[in-house]
Amino acid sequence: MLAVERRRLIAESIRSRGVVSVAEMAEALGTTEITLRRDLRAMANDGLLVRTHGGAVQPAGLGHEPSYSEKAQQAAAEKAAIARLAFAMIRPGDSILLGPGTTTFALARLLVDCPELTVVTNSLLVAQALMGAPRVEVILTGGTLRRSIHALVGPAAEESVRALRASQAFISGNGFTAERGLSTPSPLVAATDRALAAAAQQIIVLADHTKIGQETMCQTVPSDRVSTLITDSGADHAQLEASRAAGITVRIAQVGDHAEARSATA
Amino acid sequence: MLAVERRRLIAESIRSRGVVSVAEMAEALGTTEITLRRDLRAMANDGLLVRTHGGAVQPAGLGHEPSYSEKAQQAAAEKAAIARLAFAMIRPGDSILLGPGTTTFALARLLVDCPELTVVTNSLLVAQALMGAPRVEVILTGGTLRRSIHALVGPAAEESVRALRASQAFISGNGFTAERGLSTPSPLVAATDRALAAAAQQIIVLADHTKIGQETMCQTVPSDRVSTLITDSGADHAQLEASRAAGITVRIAQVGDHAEARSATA
DNA sequence: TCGGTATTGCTTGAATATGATCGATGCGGT
DNA sequence: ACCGCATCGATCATATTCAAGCAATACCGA
Repeated sequence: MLAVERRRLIAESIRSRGVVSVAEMAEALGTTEITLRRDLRAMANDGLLVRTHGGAVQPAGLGHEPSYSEKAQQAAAEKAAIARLAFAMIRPGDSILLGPGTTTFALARLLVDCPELTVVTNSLLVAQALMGAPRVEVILTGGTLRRSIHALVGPAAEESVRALRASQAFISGNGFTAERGLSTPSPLVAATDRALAAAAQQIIVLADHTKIGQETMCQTVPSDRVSTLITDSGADHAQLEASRAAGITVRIAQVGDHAEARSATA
Repeated sequence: MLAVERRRLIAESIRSRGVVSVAEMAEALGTTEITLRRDLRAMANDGLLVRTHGGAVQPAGLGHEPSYSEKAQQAAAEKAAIARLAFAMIRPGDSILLGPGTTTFALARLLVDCPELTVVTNSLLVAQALMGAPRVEVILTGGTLRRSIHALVGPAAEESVRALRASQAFISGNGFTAERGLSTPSPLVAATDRALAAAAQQIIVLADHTKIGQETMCQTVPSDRVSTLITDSGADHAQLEASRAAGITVRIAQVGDHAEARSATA
């Protein structure tokens, strides 16, 4: 049994069933678990699968579409920690803007007990999260439904925020660098994000470490408009330093205090 | 059984049924309740579900409010039948308006397989239902979230439909009489319904028999603007005759024929 | 044949997951 | 309001899994 042969069978098995178990696979291939583990480690290194305890699963994005709820799992603990820091910046009586994204969604979930608050958003998920917050006034922008991010975009969305002013806008995106600021892959989404940003005095960017240093196609908010960047401790230090040098307040969320969050998604 | 496998099954179960029970799930997965509880706690931490005593439920954002869905079960079969009749009036390529309400929601669910359609709505439930309809373009009005009906109301909502024109508007309400037309208890909701009605050439009222003959505070659409009334066979005949006399096309939905009516709305 | 390299298997100590028990807390019924 | 019951959380004990280091074997070229 050659190594390549073994790995081909592993790949095949994982593609057809989604998961493989170390013990099961070792039995099937007539080899030991040690070898299997080594194979899995190598393949995980190549991005062909992701290790879990006792086996491995298909990497998100290969088998089936990375559904929104699955994507929400990535770095969930970090996002929750970031949301908690953002939450601390909000005062009762404020009017705030919330953009689309899983991190702003996490923030919205923290707002349910907040008294006297007005939230403007183009994210259906945020609106849903605040459905159970009777003391929070929720205003949705209009617009065309963009399914991939559960949000409203397009000219109608931009028009509907034009008449609004808010103290703070909490915005996320797909990438953030000190040079180019916040960016996102879609021009439509970017235009809407820009409109949200234009309606706020302060812009707070929520971006977990996986986004720091990434650049995507469309700039939404330039660095000099960003007031505060909230990220987590895994972020690239050079980028954070450069951001600070550009006059951005950088805040680092610590995951620690909420214990077992990681286990599910690591 | 790998941990990831288990959690995927839990997520799947909660997505399909809305709730899971600890004991039941432990039995089904062949594991103990302790482990299930740990899984649920971790998943709740990631926002994939919300813990309750004895189990867990879908997080706000994927399912629907229990209170609302309870109400939706009243006369569910009739509403589904009404929705089917309304569905038959829609042609591919149309642009239609859908107001809030459980009946229009039932109609929205029928539209998921409809090709080439543009739907304008102020109902979050309708938007949610059409999330899985990639060929339907969904435009939400803006506005303030009104939790009791899961819809957007207020001046912003009215403003955002002012620039739009649609061939048909499907509108529901709390009461309908031949004399006063459609009515609803809330002035805010009424104003928004009026705005929707004003943007359509044809107005189709969807009202199950419990609403026929009822009058509530605010008139939304006068009888002479109503083109078609779709109701079910339990409706008061005198009212229907008077409506016909007023020039309204009255259509009666028959419950029996479609076996799957119930399952669609459950 | 010999030496070198790669692959494989085993062992050990640590990390993780799972299961069991017990006291505490919540819920529902009367 | 009370009590009984199910559920929950915490702690400990056990089993599984993991990673790293070491030894053995197979393979390969000189």
